[in-house]
Amino acid sequence: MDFRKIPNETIRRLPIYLRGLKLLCKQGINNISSLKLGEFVDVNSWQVRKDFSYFGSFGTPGVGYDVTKLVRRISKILKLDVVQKMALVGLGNLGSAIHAYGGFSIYEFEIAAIFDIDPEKVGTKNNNIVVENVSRIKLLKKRKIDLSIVAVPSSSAQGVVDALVKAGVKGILNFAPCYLKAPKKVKIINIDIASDLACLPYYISKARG
Amino acid sequence: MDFRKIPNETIRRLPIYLRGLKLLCKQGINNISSLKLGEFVDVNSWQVRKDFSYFGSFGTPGVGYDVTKLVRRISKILKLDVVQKMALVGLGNLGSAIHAYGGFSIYEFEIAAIFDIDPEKVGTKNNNIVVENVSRIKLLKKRKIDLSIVAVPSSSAQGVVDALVKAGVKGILNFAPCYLKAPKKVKIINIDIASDLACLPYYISKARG
DNA sequence: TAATGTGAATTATTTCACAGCA
DNA sequence: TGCTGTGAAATAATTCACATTA
Repeated sequence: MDFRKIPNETIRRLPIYLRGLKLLCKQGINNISSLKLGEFVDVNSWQVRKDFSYFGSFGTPGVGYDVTKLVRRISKILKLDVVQKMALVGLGNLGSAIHAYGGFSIYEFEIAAIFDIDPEKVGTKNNNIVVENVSRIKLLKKRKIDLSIVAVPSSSAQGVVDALVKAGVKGILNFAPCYLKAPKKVKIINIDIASDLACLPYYISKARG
Repeated sequence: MDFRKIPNETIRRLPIYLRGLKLLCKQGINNISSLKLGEFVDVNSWQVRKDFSYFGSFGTPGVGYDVTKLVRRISKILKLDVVQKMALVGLGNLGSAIHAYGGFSIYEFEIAAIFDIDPEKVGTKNNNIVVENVSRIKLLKKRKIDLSIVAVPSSSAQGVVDALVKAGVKGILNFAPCYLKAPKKVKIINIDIASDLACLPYYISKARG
């Protein structure tokens, strides 16, 4: 066990391991070595072992890791051992795609509320969830939802974040391509699709020349 | 000027600077200091200067940076000074959202081809682009398109990537939450929405306790 | 004077190599 | 014997501090 600060990069890899392990579990694989798991998710075996070592001893020397046990331990570390309710703000193209996206369920996330500003959308049902006006974001505290996905245009993103912060939201996954101010206690993770894409031509020109 | 290897993180920040600078340009701001630019995009001023220094001298001591000049230089570094044509594979929820997303245009990207496997979609027009069957991916080489966005389910992602690689595609932005094999010369950037989200509960529990 | 550009110091992360255990 | 767990070494990235320049 290692009580030094846990690297951010290690945290970022834990969900990758978790997904891989859940898949292996479904395939009926009960035991796996760091080498095999690493191959499965494209991480070096020593990186896998080092990552796990920050949280204690997970495996058995000479044998490997018990897949089910590992799933449980990583889920616990990431607080994904209980269903995490989220609010989705913005039901445009991207918001709708996110709502329809099935990839969140393996981590026990559940979209429990949807907000939009468009009166045409407010009141309609989507996957059994009634779309609410953004003015109702302030009620999130009472509903014990402290995670939110922001899928609104850049121009309205800061306003939405301010409302979410006021409503006691502690974690935000932001898709708007802009910097958002929030108190330090609120964790914002930005997904900036266009900027990620914008790196590609640089790398492929390197490969060519 | 510094001929050491340019950090990956520097490359990842260049599109952020570029977007900020283009916005400032529109606001009629012609000159900016590393401090102000940094505040605008949430990067430290010394980080801004260090990032630029890898590519030479961009500014004027005591004065700052010429915004237009900087836009041109960063665009050139990232190879975004010419329109980059892309193919989009997968016109499901996410693919449609990506197609409708306006955020790519500031970087001069253009979706020039769309592929799907669904016969209902093939042949329909989307934003003036006719959806083609995935079997036609192999023709991309002739059409000089060497960038692609993959927005298909994990189960078909590797097959699509294999086809793209065969067609001479050099860069891929992948949304499928899985590891994809490809030759080293092909650059794959993965956007793993669910895994990014899966880190949030860990961080917010830290903030609480 | 006000800001850039950059070596040097610090911090973070990855990689290695191997002791130790089942 | 085979694989884990982990200090130590190597590498990468960030931060600092300041000489330099318009």
